Amino acid sequence: MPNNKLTKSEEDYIKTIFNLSEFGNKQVSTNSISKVLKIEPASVTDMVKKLSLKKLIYHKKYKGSQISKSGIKVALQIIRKHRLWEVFLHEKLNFKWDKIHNIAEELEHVSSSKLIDKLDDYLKYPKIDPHGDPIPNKLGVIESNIKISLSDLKIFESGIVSRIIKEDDDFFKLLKKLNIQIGTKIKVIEKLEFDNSLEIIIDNKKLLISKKIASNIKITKI
Amino acid sequence: MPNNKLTKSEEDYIKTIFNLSEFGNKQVSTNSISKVLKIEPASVTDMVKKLSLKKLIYHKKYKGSQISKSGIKVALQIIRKHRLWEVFLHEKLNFKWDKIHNIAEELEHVSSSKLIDKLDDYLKYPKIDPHGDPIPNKLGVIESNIKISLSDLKIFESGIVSRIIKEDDDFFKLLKKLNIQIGTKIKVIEKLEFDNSLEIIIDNKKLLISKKIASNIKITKI
DNA sequence: TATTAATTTTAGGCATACCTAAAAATATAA
DNA sequence: TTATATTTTTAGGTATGCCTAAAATTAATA
Repeated sequence: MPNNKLTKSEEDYIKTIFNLSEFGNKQVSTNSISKVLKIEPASVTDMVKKLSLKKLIYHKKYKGSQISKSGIKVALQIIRKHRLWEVFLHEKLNFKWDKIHNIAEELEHVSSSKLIDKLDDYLKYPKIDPHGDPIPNKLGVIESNIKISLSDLKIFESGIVSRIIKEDDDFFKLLKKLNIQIGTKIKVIEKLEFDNSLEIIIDNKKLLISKKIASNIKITKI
Repeated sequence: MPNNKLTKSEEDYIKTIFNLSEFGNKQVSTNSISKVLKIEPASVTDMVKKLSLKKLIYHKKYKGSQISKSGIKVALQIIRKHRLWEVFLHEKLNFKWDKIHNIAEELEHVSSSKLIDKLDDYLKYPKIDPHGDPIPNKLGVIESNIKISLSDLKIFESGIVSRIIKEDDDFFKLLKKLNIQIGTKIKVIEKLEFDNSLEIIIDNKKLLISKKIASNIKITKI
């Protein structure tokens, strides 16, 4: 159990390792952390050792890192903060949904847990953030909901966009151009053998999107 | 004009130097900064040199520091953030007024100025924070004749009596006996825990007045 | 399987922002 | 006005969190 307050850097690493680990199940490579955080692998090794000493992750030389129980607990609290602030920015301050991520990156490191609980109450305990991501509650519990990747949808099936996986400004812009956002209804009408692209219908208009784009969009089947 | 984003530490120093300088007029000693920030004088000297290079303050060896025009500008923006967050914490999240300061100390360092302008709008452009301190606007301008209740004045702050709320002969008589009238200068030197009475100074004479009396007197902070 | 490529770690450095101890400058008091 | 006290600065050191370059290990390929 982590007694000491973590630094902003440590929190960023824990969040990243958690996100890459698929709920703590996968080993995470030093290189993958390096790429996400845009920090050189050598520096990642340093930090990974430090987090290992604090028992937030397990790390074996050359074998990657695995997040621990207490690491997951920490990560979920950071994610909770991030997503609650996103709700606040979007709903109360009227920020567009594609502008909130970077500001929330800063706000998530404000330490007071009393603050975040009061914010949660003020926002009436939202279950998902403006990107459709679920918000862990005070205890770190995430309410499960059935979402699948758009790329896993079969031909002639439809769904509602419920979550954008890749949190990246460029990707957000691309989606905006394609008129895809949380809540958008999408129907798949063709899956191309050649490169696994999907032909989809949005607002009665046909368009083609790559497998990569589709796999970064989670939908709720309808 | 400061191009580069300042660190949290730099911001803390600038804010402190501004607060100690009485609106930029006074030289600020290294020791006084040291005491406020609880950082050793030697370390203060280091930082003061750095801020001097950035033209946020003027510093002459052994002679103290004076905040510059651009330093004042920076300080006012930090103070604006701090006080707007205090309003938010108090009014929206229902924090007690004595719990908000420490949280606002963290929030004031969140960089986005777009965020603070939207927050300002959301809070309907408040003029004072929950402690009665004036909030600089977007341009750093503090509205000078903000009237607050004498009971909201903080210890060691001063004001000029500008309005008597209770229009009642007995109350007027009482004020006359206390030598309080429109234009009287009052300084608060103590706030009693026990019954919220105020010890004040008028014409170099100390006297004690009840919370009820104080809350019926509006003053202009000086 | 041997060689090459990629990943990861070690080693040594750097900037920030702090520290202590001692020297320098200034202020105070006898 | 000299001695003492206080303030401020300099000099050298530390932890954090990053860096580059090179070495160690693991993975891929010929």
